[in-house]
Amino acid sequence: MRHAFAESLLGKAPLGLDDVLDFLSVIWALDHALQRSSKRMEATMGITGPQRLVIRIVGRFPGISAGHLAALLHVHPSTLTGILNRLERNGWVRRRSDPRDGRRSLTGLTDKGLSVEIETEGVIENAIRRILERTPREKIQATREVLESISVELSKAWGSDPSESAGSGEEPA
Amino acid sequence: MRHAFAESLLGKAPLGLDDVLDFLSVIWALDHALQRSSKRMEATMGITGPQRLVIRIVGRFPGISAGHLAALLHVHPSTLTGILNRLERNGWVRRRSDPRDGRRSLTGLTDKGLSVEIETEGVIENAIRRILERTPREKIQATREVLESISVELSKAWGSDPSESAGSGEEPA
DNA sequence: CCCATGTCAGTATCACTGAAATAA
DNA sequence: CTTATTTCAGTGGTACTGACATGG
Repeated sequence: MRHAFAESLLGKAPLGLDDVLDFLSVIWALDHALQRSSKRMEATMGITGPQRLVIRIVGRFPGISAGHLAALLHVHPSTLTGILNRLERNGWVRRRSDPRDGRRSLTGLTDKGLSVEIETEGVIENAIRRILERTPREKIQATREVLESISVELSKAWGSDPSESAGSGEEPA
Repeated sequence: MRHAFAESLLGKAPLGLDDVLDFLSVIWALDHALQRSSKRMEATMGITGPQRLVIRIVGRFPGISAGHLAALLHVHPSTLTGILNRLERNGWVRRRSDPRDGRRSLTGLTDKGLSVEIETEGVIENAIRRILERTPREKIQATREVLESISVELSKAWGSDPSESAGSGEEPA
């Protein structure tokens, strides 16, 4: 349970790497693994991890607005613009403006995007599924709680989410 | 406990978002929180999360080689080159070539880099510390195991780590 | 006029691939 | 000559800030 990265280098547990740094390296390792998988997905199936998540969410909430999407993903609206541009350019989604509020941009899946919704799972989703299948519920629950705590703690340091908008009562669907 | 992102939008638990997608969103949320913190650190203290992690590791293993560092971080050597270039440009680390093996580049901290080592904790480290302090050991342990499983599972899909090198017996210190 | 929504321009890090330079 | 180590060039995605256009 200790000093994972030092062990991988020296093959033994050395020095007094404190627990914070040790746990931190586990988290960054996960982060790197995610980035790598995302990059690989882009090369093999033409879609990144975040892009696929957006497609899945749009599948659940057809016609969702950009602001709502940004809030769900906890990203800045301008970041979402970039992601949606790439998704639209490659034909996964289609945007139109809200007839009832011209400022809003509503996003829906194209046929190509729908096919992804149904189709075989993405690499990352498969990995998660395998983990969930073989791990006791309590353990997953504990993990979820810790991860959410970390996210909250990280966000608390400076203001809240990057997207402080889209708070209206309008349901996306 | 379920459908975290849908709840945040609608204020109630709707639809049948499957567990995989739900857990996935928790993981991406953590990822985003990390990226955001890293960005913020860059603005306020002139150093990103990964950069700080590199400084901490170099602090533990003075004179570590680039290959070893890349292996510890699970990144491609060329990725590390970029990180080290930025660290060196801003005066955190210094590189010199190994007198015993001219191919190797050894990295050490400058005085400025050492000060970070001692000095107050980075934002991310503080967040982790607070979580570790208030969470039972078993729960942290469970989290660590699950996270490591995910990293392994993600890496298994395609070959192993990006850095398949630096495997020699030479200790970095 | 003021606020909300979304996009655009500009900038930076990270991460890769593939090629090249240098040394063992 | 072959292999190992690292860097470099080029590409692309994510994420921000700050400005802007447009609509309510």
